[in-house]
Amino acid sequence: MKAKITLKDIARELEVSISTVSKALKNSEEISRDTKEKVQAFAKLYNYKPNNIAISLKNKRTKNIGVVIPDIVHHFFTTVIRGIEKYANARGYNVIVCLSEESFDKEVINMEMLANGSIDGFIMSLSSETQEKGDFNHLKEVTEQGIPVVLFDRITNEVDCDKVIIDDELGAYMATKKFIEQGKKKIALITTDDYLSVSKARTSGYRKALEESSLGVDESRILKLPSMEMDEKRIKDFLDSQELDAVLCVNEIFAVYSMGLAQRKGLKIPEDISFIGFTDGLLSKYANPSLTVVSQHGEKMGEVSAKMLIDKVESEEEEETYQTKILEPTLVIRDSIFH
Amino acid sequence: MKAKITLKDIARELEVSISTVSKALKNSEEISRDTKEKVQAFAKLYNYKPNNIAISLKNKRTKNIGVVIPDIVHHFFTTVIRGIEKYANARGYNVIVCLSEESFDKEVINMEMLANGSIDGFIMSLSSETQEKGDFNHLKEVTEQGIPVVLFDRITNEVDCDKVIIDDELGAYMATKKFIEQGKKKIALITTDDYLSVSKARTSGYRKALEESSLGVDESRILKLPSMEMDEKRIKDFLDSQELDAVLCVNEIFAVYSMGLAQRKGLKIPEDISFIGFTDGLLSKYANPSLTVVSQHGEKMGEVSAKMLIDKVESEEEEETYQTKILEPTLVIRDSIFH
DNA sequence: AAGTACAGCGAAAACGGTTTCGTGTTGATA
DNA sequence: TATCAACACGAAACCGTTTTCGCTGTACTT
Repeated sequence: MKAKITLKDIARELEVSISTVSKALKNSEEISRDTKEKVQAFAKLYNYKPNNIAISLKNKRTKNIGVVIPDIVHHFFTTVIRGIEKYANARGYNVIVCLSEESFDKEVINMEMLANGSIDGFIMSLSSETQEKGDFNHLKEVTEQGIPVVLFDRITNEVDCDKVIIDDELGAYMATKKFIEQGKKKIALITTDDYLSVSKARTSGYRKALEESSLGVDESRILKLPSMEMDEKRIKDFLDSQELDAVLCVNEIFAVYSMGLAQRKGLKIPEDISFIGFTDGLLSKYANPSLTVVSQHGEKMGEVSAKMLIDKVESEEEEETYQTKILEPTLVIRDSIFH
Repeated sequence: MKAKITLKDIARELEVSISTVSKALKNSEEISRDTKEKVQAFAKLYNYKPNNIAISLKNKRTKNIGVVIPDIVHHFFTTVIRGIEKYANARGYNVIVCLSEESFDKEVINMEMLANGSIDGFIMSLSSETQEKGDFNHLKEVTEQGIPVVLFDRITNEVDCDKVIIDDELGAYMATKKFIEQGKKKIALITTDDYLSVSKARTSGYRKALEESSLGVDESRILKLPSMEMDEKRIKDFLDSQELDAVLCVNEIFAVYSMGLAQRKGLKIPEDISFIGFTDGLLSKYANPSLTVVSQHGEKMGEVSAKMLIDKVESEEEEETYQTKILEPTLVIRDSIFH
């Protein structure tokens, strides 16, 4: 086991000072050609690599980004992480992932763990419990300490920071309008309670499209589940309780599950009933029939978030100006609707 | 913006030395009741939290784990991360995730980035390129430096370290046997080239089950794709080229896609043709029909890996003894086969 | 009165770097 | 010959902790 070599080791071996070694390795003008060559050769030979921790302590920069998300098994968050990771890595940053598992307490604990020097900034999507509680003090504390935060997807307006979202209202509006254009009359919405910022916006887009049409909103056609967790019984009861010819769901799991129920009842998709979901995941692509979705462009969202964060981290000025980027959703047409 | 407070700040305010503050906060016997109370009260008031980086530098322990995996969008890896994250967090560790994207170079670069002090140990699954090349020097270097490594799922025997796998051969054997028991005769396998350790083992289990039966292996019923990437054309051509009554696939995507093709040909599942895949993801659960799979217990695998790694990191002894844990796969029976 | 014990605290080194600010040597210049 | 700039390097501070060791003062012992 050959331990890591340090500047001190090189200095001792070559009988020069630590400062000289440090400068030589950085190709400083101050050091003679001769010495530089000697030091660099030695460093290469022993595979010297500076200790990141020491550099972090000195620079007060860790080159780590903290990502705190509710869940990692949902395809959307996975793609966001991938986007963040790719972009961050290209700029020399590492990504520390923490899962809040939709719990307020875990979100707080995770942030506290990371906020004491481990990271240069946060990229987060709020846990449902946090959005429900409306308590954002942990975020405020962090921003007050000067640690930059970028909120994506599940955001709040009560915290001053950069934000990245897709236009969820528009997405739902587009989807609902598509149904209407295709002659669907009884259009349902399976969503979650309004405390989730995204669900609220999507519900609003759904309403808007219906209100603009001659159809109007029928409240009994809206199912609000308490969370994004699958609740097979409630969805089944809801779909069994009435006749529908189109269903919009706030995620792909609800949609694919609903399609299965419809098929078991002998309904033809999309003729008898059409479906559109949110999130363009594997499930949508490989479902049978494949599911039309409102794509949230998770990877793009991750990239944009990472760019905003790193730009802020590396900017010298302490401008307290925050922006909210709104990405456009797109409808990915597949076999669960006419086309 | 109130910046973080340090020991030095407290010392200055309270007119004591830094050492005294440090000790007082740790409730050292050395410090008088009075002073301790004063210091602790002050620290609490100003919400003092020790700087992780400084502590890392001092202790040569970061409480960070580096996880390097080929991909994050595959359900299996996602669940493993979740298992790692949960367990590691409970023991006070953070998880730094890096994606190799199946590239040897990225794997090397990521490891190098992390190996210079950022982490206490690695949990990894090899990229396909690494397994194909058979070059494991980056792993060897790291272990030689005394950094513990745990390899999971995609492993190699050329590196001395702890390993966690499921019994892939057994999993494929169980699945194939199930087909045979259900009277299937023409059983195909869709897999990848043997350089992927898991595919090799699975192919071997498939062969074993067939050889044990009266059926025997028909090489034309084995499709070896170059990677885990979806190749719709080759799968379609393969399935179109012959008559089959059962298909085992090394992942759920291949299986679900294949089911779709069969259905479009008018075949009934599972009567005319049955399917089993690997990986118990959302896709399997919500596919139509739902897919029977060999579950790899990703979350468990993550937990076990994290436990092995952290135990090693925290153990004092430098015992160079490594173990390989083999988890049992289980067959999750769903509608794509008889039951 | 001298010695001892101990409580309570601070100085300083250490972790591994970076960076500022000298300082001694050399050769050229006036 | 005295002056000076340039060159090449080292000492030391610093980032924020922890920890060892030594010092001071008080109280107690004999």
